[in-house]
Amino acid sequence: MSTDEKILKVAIDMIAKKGFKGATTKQIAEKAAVSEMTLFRHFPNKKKILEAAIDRYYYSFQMKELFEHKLIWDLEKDLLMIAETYHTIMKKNKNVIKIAIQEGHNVQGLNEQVNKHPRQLKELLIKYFEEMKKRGLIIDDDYELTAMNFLYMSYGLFISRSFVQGQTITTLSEDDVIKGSVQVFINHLTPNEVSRGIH
Amino acid sequence: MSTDEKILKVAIDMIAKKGFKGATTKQIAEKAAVSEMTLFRHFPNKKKILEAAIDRYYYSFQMKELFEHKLIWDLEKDLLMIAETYHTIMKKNKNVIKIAIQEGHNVQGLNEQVNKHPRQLKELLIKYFEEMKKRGLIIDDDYELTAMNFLYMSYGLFISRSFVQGQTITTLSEDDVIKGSVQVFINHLTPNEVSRGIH
DNA sequence: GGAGTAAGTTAGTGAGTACTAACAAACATA
DNA sequence: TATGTTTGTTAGTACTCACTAACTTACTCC
Repeated sequence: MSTDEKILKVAIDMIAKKGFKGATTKQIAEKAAVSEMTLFRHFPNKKKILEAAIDRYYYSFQMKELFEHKLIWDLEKDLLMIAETYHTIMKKNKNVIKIAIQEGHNVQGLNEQVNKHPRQLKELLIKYFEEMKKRGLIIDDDYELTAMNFLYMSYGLFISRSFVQGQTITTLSEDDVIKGSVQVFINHLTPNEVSRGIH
Repeated sequence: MSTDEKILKVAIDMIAKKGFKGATTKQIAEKAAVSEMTLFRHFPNKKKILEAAIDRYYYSFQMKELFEHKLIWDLEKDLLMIAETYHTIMKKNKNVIKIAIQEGHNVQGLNEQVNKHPRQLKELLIKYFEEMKKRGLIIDDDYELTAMNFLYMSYGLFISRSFVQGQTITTLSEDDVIKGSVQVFINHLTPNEVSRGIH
């Protein structure tokens, strides 16, 4: 791992954990096993370290391409796949998302950046629902509303598991909760007893 | 407003916004319109200010008492009322919740404190569902799972609206989203077409 | 009016923090 | 061997921050 990368890796972790002010350049250098001087030789100042770290550790995905060939028009399997993909993306970007929550107003464009995935996902879900409707596989509904609720549900789970420590609220596993959430939406979107009695 | 209260009010707002390190005693004093000296005459140190502020501005509720006489065993109305109450509580405690997310590990017992409401609400929901089942008004289900998903949905909505700034993801109003989320769970929990066709 | 209390003012201390200057050591490459 | 590049070390600067000491001012209650 190059010196740059060592520094950025430690920086993103530490800033996510302690905040921008709380993570000192001395500590970052120490934990990255370089001298503080080296750190400032690689980056002009602390702020630029954060910006470079976000740049390096924010993984961007194009939902459309990501899902294009994976949707099989089976509500349960598709929603499950979407939810799981959502969590994979969010976890990859966990540190940047945490930083956006606590430092968003201090970093130009960070909030916009972090909102891109949810927005894309919302659009994808709406289009997916519309197509499913066309195929007669789900009922008519306010798809934006349903998409948002699906997202909020996933988001709540993600935040709760990632950022709220201490005694947990439930012992249910993440996988079980995701599966459960998908079931809720299946029952909501599926006409009559087609899906009833499964659980 | 007493001097103590002026200080604590500004402190909780500013620490929630800028983090513990980011909010300086000088700024707090300034915004509270007292001298910094006065601030230290009222509180021995900065940490104690935060602790006192949390103490003062964390509103604790007993779910059981809160809901005892309000439940009318109509799934839609009850869930709506529960969701709305949830949001009212969370908003009241918004600052403390934000601080818990970013400073939880630095304040003894804060995470536990903040988790109390969700845990209580989970238990309440489970009991509510069980009673509704007894009355033959909802189907059999994994009620803990359903309760958690209802909570995660509400939590996601709350966090998204409260802490994530920047261009919004949807233009739907909070009320509409809440109503929508309740509909999702009604369709999930209600046997067959009883509730179908409403929306 | 006098005593007690809360607040302001000013000046300062000591510690930490971002960041720099200057020089030396290690290493790779030609 | 010579040279350029990267890193470490040491010492230091300028600044901010939490927190204090000492004195003064304003207000209240008797």
